[in-house]
Amino acid sequence: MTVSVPPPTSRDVARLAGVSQTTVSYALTGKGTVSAKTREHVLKVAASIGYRPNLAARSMRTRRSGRLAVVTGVAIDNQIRMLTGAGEVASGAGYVMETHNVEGTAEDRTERVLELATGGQYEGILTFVPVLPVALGQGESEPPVVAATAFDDQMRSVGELADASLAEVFVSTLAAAGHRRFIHVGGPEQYASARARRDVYLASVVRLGVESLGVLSGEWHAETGRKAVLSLPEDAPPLVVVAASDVLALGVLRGAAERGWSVPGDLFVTGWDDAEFSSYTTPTLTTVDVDFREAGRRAMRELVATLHGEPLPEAAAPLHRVVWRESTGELGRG
Amino acid sequence: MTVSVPPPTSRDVARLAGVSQTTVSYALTGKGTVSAKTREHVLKVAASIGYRPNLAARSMRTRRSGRLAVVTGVAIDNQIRMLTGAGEVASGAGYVMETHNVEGTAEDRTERVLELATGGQYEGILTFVPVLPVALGQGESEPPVVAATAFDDQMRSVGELADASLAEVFVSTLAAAGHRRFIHVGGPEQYASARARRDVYLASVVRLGVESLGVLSGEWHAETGRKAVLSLPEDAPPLVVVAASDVLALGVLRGAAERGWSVPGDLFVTGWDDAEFSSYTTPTLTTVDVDFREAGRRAMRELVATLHGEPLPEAAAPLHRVVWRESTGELGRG
DNA sequence: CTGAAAGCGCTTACAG
DNA sequence: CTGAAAGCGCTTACAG
Repeated sequence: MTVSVPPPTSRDVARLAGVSQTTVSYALTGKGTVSAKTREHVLKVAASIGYRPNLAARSMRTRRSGRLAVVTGVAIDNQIRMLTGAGEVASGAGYVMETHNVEGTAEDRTERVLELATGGQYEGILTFVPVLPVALGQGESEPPVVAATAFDDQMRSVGELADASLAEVFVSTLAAAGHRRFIHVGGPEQYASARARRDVYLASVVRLGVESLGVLSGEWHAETGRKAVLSLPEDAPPLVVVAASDVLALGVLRGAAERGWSVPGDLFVTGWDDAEFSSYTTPTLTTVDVDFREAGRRAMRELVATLHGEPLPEAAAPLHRVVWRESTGELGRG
Repeated sequence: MTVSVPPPTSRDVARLAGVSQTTVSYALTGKGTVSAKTREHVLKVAASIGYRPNLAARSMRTRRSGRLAVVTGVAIDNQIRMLTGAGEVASGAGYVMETHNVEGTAEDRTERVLELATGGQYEGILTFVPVLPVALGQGESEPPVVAATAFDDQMRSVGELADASLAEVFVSTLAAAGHRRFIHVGGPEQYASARARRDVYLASVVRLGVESLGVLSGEWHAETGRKAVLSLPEDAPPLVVVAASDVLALGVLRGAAERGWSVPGDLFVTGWDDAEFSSYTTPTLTTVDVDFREAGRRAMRELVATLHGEPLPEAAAPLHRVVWRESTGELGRG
């Protein structure tokens, strides 16, 4: 083991430069008044010993750290996209954003957020995961904690991100094109997004008076979609399969291939998410693009607005958009 | 705007409890000696006003924060997997891990790492992106900065993760099964991983004396694979396509479908990465599984070992593994 | 068992 | 233009 030497402090710089700590601080921060000559000398000495200010000490004194924390859960693709958007806004506003991944119960997460809020190192906190009300400043807390709850206890999408109204567009457009038989392949019951897509599907088939073979649900895994198709009766086609995700839809395509059913033709398939692979499968997948990145931007804008004492920005464009591709045939395209 | 009230300090607790700040500290940290009665009283008062210690102040005094920083680039899937592995090891060792995403030049990144290292809030720093040597403690620095450079300037895999030796297994196994004509669909030249896979491919076809139609490279996008297939002469099949990634291979499958070529049969395809979709395309994709998560674990183990003054752990199992699937036909399976 | 005092590394009125 | 001193919120020898 080598001996570890403590990093130099502003006091060290002062001693070596033959000036006071005050002067060092003034020279370095550009505040106060220092003669050009003194400042230059101090800067040179500081550089020569590799001095760098201890940010924790500085922020303890100034109560400004320029750092914001984002709390989220296990890193999955959707959350990454939100983080990217949040990061854009944070650095645009001059802040450094740090990410904390938390796990455990609501109590664990709340504890962690409180720790961050009172730890004295962040100017604001944005949480993507739900926490108990005690962690949410009632507007008077310092620093502010903004909850942009995009994911629930189990990191499942909730809120606007779980909006499923576009499922109705799939059903009504395809019904208008003459399709008469539908089925839904859904995600796990516990997911707000899975329930919402299923509910909108069910309401739509009833409203439009088309036949529904029902709902087949399972894990968010391609195997669920594949198994669903394999379980269909031989005379099921022609059939529209409204899947709750692109991964599920991918499994549906696979199941269709295994049964020798053509898509489009025997089956017509829709997904959800606009995954990277969805524009290159054969056939390409009709889906819904969900703008998680924009959702992240909006959340961070809210935190920054709170910090600046500005009014909260209004949400603008919708986060969802239908993308028509080959898996639903020509109808609805263009 | 509501008035923001500063959070209570240990001094506030002391005043309210009618004891000294010292006693508050002892009661809260469990250090020192306090009578059970006093401690209970202090704890009650602290809880009643919602007191929480300022962690920045504490760590400034104790020089222990229990926090580790990981520096990485734009969050992409591979890095997420490494972060997951690193996080497992960090919390297993009792640390809180925070993530910093940095962008910009080597100088920018180095600056950021130095800031983190000297900022006084982390006990150790692990960087997945390359930084200038000045940021890497020469063993005597405090806190330690460990470089587990998994990605280069442009967030491209390097080092062990860019190992491509298994590309040889694809070529030799398929050659042994009677295949005589090959082609490589590669990623961008600037990527160490793309160059490595291409080089191993080229060396393998020469060594085995099979025909190679050459190398077609482009962006890491499915379109590159699709275009490559569309550009082939009509009499190219039967042909083995060794693609440098699953996304590229997906494009190859798409291109084959557009030309009416069967896979396997006319084309035999291999990918790289074992993407989520690769086991559900038609045909499923033969590929290489790369264990980014384990790479993250190893990197964090190195940092923790450094902190504890323990010898660095030896790397064990290889990070790469071939997965044979339908796209290469029956040969090589099982 | 308890408390007064010093100090972690900074910044910032306030004097000179 | 420069410096001595106080203080941000904690912890920890050291006395009592």
